[in-house]
Amino acid sequence: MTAQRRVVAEVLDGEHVHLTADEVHSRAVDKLPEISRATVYNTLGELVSLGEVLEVATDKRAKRYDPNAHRPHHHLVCAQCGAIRDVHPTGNPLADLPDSERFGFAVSEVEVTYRGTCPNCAAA
Amino acid sequence: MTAQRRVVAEVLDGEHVHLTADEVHSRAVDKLPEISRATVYNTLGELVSLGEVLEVATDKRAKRYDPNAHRPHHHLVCAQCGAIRDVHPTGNPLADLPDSERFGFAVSEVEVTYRGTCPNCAAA
DNA sequence: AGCTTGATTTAGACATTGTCTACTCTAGGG
DNA sequence: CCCTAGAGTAGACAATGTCTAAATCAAGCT
Ligand SMILES: [Mn+2]
Ligand SMILES: [Mn+2]
Ligand SMILES: [Zn+2]
Ligand SMILES: [Zn+2]
Repeated sequence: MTAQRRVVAEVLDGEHVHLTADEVHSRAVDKLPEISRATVYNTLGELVSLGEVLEVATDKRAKRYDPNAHRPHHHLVCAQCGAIRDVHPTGNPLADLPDSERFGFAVSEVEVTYRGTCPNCAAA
Repeated sequence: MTAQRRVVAEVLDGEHVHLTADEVHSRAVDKLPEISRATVYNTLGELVSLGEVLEVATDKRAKRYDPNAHRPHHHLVCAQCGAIRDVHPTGNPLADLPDSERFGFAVSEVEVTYRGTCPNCAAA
């Protein structure tokens, strides 16, 4: 555990955290000015390999890094401002995919992304 | 309707078509060698604005362009080879998101991505 | 403490994907 | 036939991500 890894872990701590690599880097620099972009990317990659952090693709640009890897969940995204909340829908979407719609695939995972407008953006 | 736009439309014709912009460009060049990357991006952007084509983010790299914009559907993706099929699950995932999990958002849309292994990759 | 060694970090080159701008080309109206 | 507006083009630029070579560091050994 080096200072660099500790700082990345600190930046990723919390609820509803879904930062891009550059956002992680920028916040890490605030705490440890000499940390490099490459180290942030390397550390994020290691955390993903270890299963401690998830990559999510809720926007169509940069990957986002999600420390909430141990409680399965889905995402609710504001189409205006990009705010992201973790959500726990009821029901199992896997059960909603009939065999006739599986094309012979062995299906193991589902990602659900809800989109809408957050209260802030609705007020504005 | 110019030759360039016709070629982009031809490339995007068919079922289960989910090409990246560069794949569209590369196939367009086979039919019309002088077509430029910028024109492909411009045309794809226009088709998306018109609602004729959807952008999907099934992989975490490039956006994919989906001409099946008129029949709502979701996607089944092979984690090995990236093959993508259109699927039509039963049930309405919107109904599975209770009010207590909406955080005051006005939710209007859901994307569901199933992941697994396609028959080809399972055989290999 | 000083040395050795392997792992970690760093800077920056490079790659991929996407956007933008200035210029050229072309089709169609006068 | 000209003029013009829209369309297309080449290439610069931007954003995101990957890779490599060199510097640095930490840990064990003497
Ligand atoms: Mn999350
Ligand atoms: Mn599709
Ligand atoms: Zn918002
Ligand atoms: Zn496959």
